[in-house]
Amino acid sequence: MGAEFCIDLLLRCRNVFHIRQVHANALVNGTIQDLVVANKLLYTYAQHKAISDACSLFDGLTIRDPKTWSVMVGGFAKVGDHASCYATFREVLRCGVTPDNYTLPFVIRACRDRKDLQMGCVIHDVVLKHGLHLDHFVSASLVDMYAKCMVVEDARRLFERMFSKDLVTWTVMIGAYADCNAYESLVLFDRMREEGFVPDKVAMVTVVNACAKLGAMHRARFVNEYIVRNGFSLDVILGTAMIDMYAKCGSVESAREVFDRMKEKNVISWSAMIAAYGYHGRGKEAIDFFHMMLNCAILPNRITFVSLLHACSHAGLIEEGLRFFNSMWEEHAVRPDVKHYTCMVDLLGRAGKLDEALRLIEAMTVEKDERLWSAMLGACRIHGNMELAEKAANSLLELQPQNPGHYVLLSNIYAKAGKWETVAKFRDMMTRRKLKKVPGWTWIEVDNKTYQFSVGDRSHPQSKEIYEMLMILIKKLEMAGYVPDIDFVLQDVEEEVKKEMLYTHSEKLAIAFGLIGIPEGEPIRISKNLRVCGDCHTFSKMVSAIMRRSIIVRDANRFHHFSNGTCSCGDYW
DNA sequence: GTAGGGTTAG
Repeated sequence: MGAEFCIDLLLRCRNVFHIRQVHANALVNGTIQDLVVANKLLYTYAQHKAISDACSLFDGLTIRDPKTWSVMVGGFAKVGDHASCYATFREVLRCGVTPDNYTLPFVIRACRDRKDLQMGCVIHDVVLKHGLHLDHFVSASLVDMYAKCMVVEDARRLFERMFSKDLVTWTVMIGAYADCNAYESLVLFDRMREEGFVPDKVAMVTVVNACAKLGAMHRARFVNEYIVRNGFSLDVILGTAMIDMYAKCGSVESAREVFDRMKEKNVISWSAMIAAYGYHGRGKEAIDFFHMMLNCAILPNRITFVSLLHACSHAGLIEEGLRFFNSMWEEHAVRPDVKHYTCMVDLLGRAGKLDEALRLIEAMTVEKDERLWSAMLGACRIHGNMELAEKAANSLLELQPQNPGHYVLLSNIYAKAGKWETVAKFRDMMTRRKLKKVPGWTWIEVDNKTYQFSVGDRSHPQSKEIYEMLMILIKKLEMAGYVPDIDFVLQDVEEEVKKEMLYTHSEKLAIAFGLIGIPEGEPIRISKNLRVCGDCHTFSKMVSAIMRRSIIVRDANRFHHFSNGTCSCGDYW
């Protein structure tokens, strides 16, 4: 068997068994001595994720060239064995082999998958040292790595410096902004098309995802039209992304339409739809959907259960939630992890069953994280249980002493209880630890335009009218006998605390924006960024009562529909 | 032989 014939056979291998046969023949007739053959064998093993076969072949090789090394580095990255990927790359450097433009993207991909920015920067130095930053694939991988490590501006700088951008790099950059800022990803999508790039399906999925993250319904409809007009078929990934987009933009009906149109559906599509009902407080429908899914012989996974439990929690379906939680391991072989416990703490906590929630936390054997304690703290806040709030808060600060958000939340809880000395203590602690809360920001869609703003913002051309309207609104609220919590809090606090508390005004601003240009009968739609400090719920309820307008608030992926002072989403606060 | 896509907990 000659080398050429051997390579031809490898090209036609359909499984690991076939590759092993070719490998055995190559050993018998000595073709394995040909490095081209050995490399091709290694590569084929790696393609089939047969990394242990690749390893034993690699270990037995007496000669290796740069390609041999790159295939191994890539093979480890492909199967997610990042430690071996790093180790092999270090070996490359140690042996004095010059890393090439094939090897580097693999190592950079490993850094990306581990979100290992530190290692990513080290590799970037290696890239520069060897002058490989001009290589298209290397630089595209670096952009992606920086983006996924959440240092988007670094990714952007690199992206802007690239000589030739292609569809892939544009897509990476659009996706990068989808995770952090907001409208920039859609701006980039427009710019990409202006520069003559025709988006493919992967690019469209990325844009759909960006609309979902932004909750931008106007853009969502546009993107949907674009997809239809350009004849993109609704495969399982694009379809699922669109379900999620419509759900997060506030229309569970449109999400369901997409779901019904999809020919192929898998556990991810079903879970996305269950989550969609959950955000919207439609717990019963989420449960019905879960049963439909089981009837279609689709096996639920961890995420399905997170979505389902969240749906129960959000709709106050306590019995059902407990039943699903208890059945997940016994009936569906899905072991509860910290996320499922967090849902349960939220479910029990909101219902006032704080002791039960605490017992659950104490009994759990999986590692506790800050979001679990945040759920507990949130429940304590609703029910005014200071004793348990302190316990939750201490665990929270122990886990994340550097997170300014926790200090702010805590001082707000103490402020509400009138414990000003403790408020001051936490403020001092923040100052001493040099922690500063990043101001929150909010956005809103009015008449198909999007406005983004933060506290004290005067960038809007109608800013003067908005502030006037805001004052009228506050006066109306006062006259109607409503005193927003924040104003009560502001009475006796120090200047610095007052400043922090004023973040909540962004919510008032959102409402003021909403009052301009929305036709009668149309709901006022507010998307609220997760990081905005404060609670928009009380305020929205009051405004909807006074203005006799319905309001939809999106708050951390939950939707709250208010009408005449009542929150109809089923959530109870 | 190298790069980009979907679901989840406060």
